[in-house]
Amino acid sequence: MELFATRGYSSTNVEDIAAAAGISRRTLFRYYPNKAAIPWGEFSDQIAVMREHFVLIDDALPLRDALSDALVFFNTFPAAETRVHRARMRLLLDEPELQAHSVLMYSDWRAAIAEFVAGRRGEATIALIPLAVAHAAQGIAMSSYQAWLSLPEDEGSQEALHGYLQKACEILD
Amino acid sequence: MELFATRGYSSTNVEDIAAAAGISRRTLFRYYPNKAAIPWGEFSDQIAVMREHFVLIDDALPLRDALSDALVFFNTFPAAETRVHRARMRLLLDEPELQAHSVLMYSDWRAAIAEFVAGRRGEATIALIPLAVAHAAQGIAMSSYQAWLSLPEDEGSQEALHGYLQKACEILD
DNA sequence: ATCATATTGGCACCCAGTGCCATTTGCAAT
DNA sequence: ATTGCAAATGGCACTGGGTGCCAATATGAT
Repeated sequence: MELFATRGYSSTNVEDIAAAAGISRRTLFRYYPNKAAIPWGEFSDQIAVMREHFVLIDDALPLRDALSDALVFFNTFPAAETRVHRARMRLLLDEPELQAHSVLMYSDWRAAIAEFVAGRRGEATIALIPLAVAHAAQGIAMSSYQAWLSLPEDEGSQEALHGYLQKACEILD
Repeated sequence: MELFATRGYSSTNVEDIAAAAGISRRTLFRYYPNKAAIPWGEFSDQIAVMREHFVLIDDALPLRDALSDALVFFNTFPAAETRVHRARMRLLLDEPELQAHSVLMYSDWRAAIAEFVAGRRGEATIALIPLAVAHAAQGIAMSSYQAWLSLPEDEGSQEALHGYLQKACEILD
């Protein structure tokens, strides 16, 4: 992340990253499937946490509110990490190659959402509406982050992000 | 598209594509910014058509219905092209690298949607809700295609696709 | 026919990603 | 401590996408 922050993503090559990490290029590619996966970090591990959260949600809570809660929950982090988080997300949203990979990175995340929606509606996970809602949820997250990142650094609190997420969820029926 | 259909996307290299097109590798990259752009073809040209369509939409039509109409309109094509269109879309949705690039390819398309939504709401194009709706619209399109492509070939009529698009639009408020 | 201009192609290069294999490391069990 | 084995690592060579540079070729107006 330091290298990306100073030199930019595209002009930092994997060899330099490996050197900075004290490992060989070959070994780096055993831990990360590709360069784009590096700034995403432990993202995929977080998905299991979101799945656990879904189990606890009250069945009486309307779908839209349940999703709003899940999005807020998933995007909650220690306040001290706000700056780092913003830097990472800015990188992920600004760099075209990383933006492109987001759809793959969010794949399992969307599957978790689709599963929840499908459960609520008594449909298959790969049915039209669960898939569409999952995609929309990703869109809600991405546009909320875009709005959040355009805020000046000192106004970009976690609460502000949560506000955007809840607001954007209102586009759902 | 023939090469991709027979050998698959990833195991077709650009050199072979250039040779099949009767041009050099170097020249091919002057017409397409990258390999992924090749199967997308003239997609970006179609966006202007959608923009023109938005101008004609009745202001009294609720936003959701207007978007539904626009999606159906945008995904209308000569019936004779159905098979080819399905083959192309299957490629675009199945191949991870192409899936990843879809978010970049759809970028201008989403901008057109966001513009329309922003106009309706009297907001900026880059405001939260227009962006979120644009993202959601892309999700609606992609999941509709996924459902449509899982239909057996002889049931994959254009009307079926339109039905999915309209149905998926119901997730919007 | 001539000349300016745009298009093309060849070449060399950078970089991401991978298969293969030798080397090193970590960790038992004795 | 030593041996032995499996896992992790690193080096190397190779494939393939993408680009800068420059020479060669085509195009089209006069």
